[in-house]
Amino acid sequence: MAKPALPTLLDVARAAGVSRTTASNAFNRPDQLSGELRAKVRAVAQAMGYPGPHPMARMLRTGRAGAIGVVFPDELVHAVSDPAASAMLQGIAAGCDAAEAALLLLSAVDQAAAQRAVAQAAVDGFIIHCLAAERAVIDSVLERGLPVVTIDNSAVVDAPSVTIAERAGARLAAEHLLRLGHRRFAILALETQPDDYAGPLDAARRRDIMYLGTRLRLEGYEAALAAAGIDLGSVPVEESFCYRPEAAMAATARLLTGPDRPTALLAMSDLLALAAIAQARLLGLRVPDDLSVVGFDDIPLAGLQQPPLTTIRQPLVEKGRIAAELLLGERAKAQSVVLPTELVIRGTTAPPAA
Amino acid sequence: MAKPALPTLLDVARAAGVSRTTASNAFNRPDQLSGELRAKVRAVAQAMGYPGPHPMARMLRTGRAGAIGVVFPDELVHAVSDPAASAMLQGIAAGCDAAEAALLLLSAVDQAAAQRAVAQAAVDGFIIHCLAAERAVIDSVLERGLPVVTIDNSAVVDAPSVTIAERAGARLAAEHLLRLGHRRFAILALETQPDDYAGPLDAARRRDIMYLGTRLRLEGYEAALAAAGIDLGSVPVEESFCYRPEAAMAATARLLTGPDRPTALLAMSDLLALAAIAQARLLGLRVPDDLSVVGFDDIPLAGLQQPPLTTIRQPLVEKGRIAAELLLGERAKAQSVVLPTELVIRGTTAPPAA
DNA sequence: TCCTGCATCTGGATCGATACAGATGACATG
DNA sequence: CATGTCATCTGTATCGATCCAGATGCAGGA
Repeated sequence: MAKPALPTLLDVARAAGVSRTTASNAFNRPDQLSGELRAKVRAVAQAMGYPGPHPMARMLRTGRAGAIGVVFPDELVHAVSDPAASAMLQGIAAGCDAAEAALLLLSAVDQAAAQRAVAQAAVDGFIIHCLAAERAVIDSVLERGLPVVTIDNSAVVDAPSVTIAERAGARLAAEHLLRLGHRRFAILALETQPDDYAGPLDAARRRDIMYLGTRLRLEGYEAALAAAGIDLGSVPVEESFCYRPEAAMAATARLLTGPDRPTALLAMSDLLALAAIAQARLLGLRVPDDLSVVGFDDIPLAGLQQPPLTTIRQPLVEKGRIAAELLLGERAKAQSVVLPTELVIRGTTAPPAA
Repeated sequence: MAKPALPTLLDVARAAGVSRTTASNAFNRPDQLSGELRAKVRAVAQAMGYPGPHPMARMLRTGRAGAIGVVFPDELVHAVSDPAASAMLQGIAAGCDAAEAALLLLSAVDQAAAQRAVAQAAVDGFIIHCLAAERAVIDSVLERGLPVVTIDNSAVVDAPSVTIAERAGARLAAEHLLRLGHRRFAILALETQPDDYAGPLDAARRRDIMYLGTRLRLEGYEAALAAAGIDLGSVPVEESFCYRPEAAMAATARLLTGPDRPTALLAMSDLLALAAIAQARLLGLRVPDDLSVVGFDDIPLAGLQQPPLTTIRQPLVEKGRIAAELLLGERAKAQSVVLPTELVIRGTTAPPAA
């Protein structure tokens, strides 16, 4: 059963007794031929099993791919399982839908493979999400010479970017806890480098934080604490990742079992916060009575927890949508868009126990 | 600042003083030319800002797109935010990585747009996930004449499929609760039709359940209950969707507030189960003391809940990976693969209160 | 009658690459 | 010295469509 070669537009044209151009117009420009002829051509095409104009041929000729590529730092695995990343992806998808573009997902976990994938992608532009360390992949993207928009990563490439008020958001979180009267803090940080390290954030690691979001949130927390006269030396910082809850739980355990247990925990993401709360419970601590926790992101799950999570909201979906619109030219070009963050007070924060 | 036309392979060849073919080989077939010449050509290309072989032209010539399309029923929004769907997507991504293929996401929510997108997609094959109602989209996919694999939906198209032992899994869930001594049950069902209905599953809706998974899980539950002598007339069934927790919570409220409150709840997905547990708590019920709950899927979140969720595990990631492998021919062709389901007993089930 | 405008249809050039068969020269072999 | 082999490089045909300029026929106006 050899697969019979699919008919082409030329075959259709011949069978219908018209020119190639007319057959093409029957599919793409109804106004260029009479309704009757159009109907006839399409009927002939249908009867022959013509699958419609060949996408690759059309792309080559028109120069438009009708798709955009989204490059993620981690494995796609995490891209889709992290609610914050997936909310952003939703936004990108929404922006694409509006422009009738498809979405090509590319992961940068294996840099060599990613570079090949980027070079081969049939797209009209790229969105780069949160890459910093994967310089080679970024360069591959730039080499394509296509439009690029970055998300959460304004510094890396000279291209329009969409970011959020990271530092201001982090400040809000810390200030909220300070207002409640807390004085003993701990910080549960996101990754600083792509090396799968989990543990205390020492001076060396603190010096080169590759992920901008991590750096800015930390700065925001510490600025607020310092302004309130808290000795930063007394604030332990543990680094872990949000896609491995066990790591975050272990980090939380380290933060909560020393002497002078903190009464307030600043978590750089909601997933970290949730893992931390789970760990706190295991240690017999009540949230928020014994420990207040503030997350970051406001993922959909955050409000459904028991108790619901106090957190810093960032417009995740919006972020993706705006990036797509910037890329697809549906929005006036701006060199960069900064979206606001906002404190959402729910049930995981309270004044410290007396 | 008119965009300068990007150089082509021909330009590179001329600049390097070689033929087009040799220039092409410098990029694709290192063994076809001397190392020196290859280095020289690539250096010239680099210097000219040549972005590498044009993907669309290459695709047209080679007939390979290096990507597969995944068609989802709902908005991409749900595809990526539903942990079960995203785990499956992970699997697909893993299978693609292995074959160096990219992933094109297509949503079928607007059927006309989806048909256009399918017709235009530069892919080597399609994975259809869980489509049933969107017949027009399925037909568009089939018209492309490309390889197709379906997931969770063996009946719809004559193509290789990957499914799980839905009915057997559902039986396990019900039998587990029966063994614990429960006699008063309620069922929280997934959607039966793509009409956004939430409410009791009446006879009419029960008659045409379009989503196969929903149908089979219901059959499994009821078969086990009937076999244990439970009067199915006494088992209320509420339909809702997993991507809208409020709906599932409202449905749970209806199930739990009548007379003869059930002591055991069979939820067709983990997200439904989590929403149900949240609602039960709001009603002042303790889980598992006052109400036992069994989910379905075993999403990563399930084990991290407090208490951790008893559920039916299905190999979500595996499912996606196998589908990708079937499609990409990395696995011997089989007409269909059925994956096992398994009961995972955690903390949300217990004997009914005396 | 001739010209103009409009709707409809056609032919050739083109997008940018790869496949394939064949040319070239160096070198070893009988 | 003729021949065969090998590595290296070239030229042409081709993938399947769209673009663009022009051909055709017909109706209406001067």
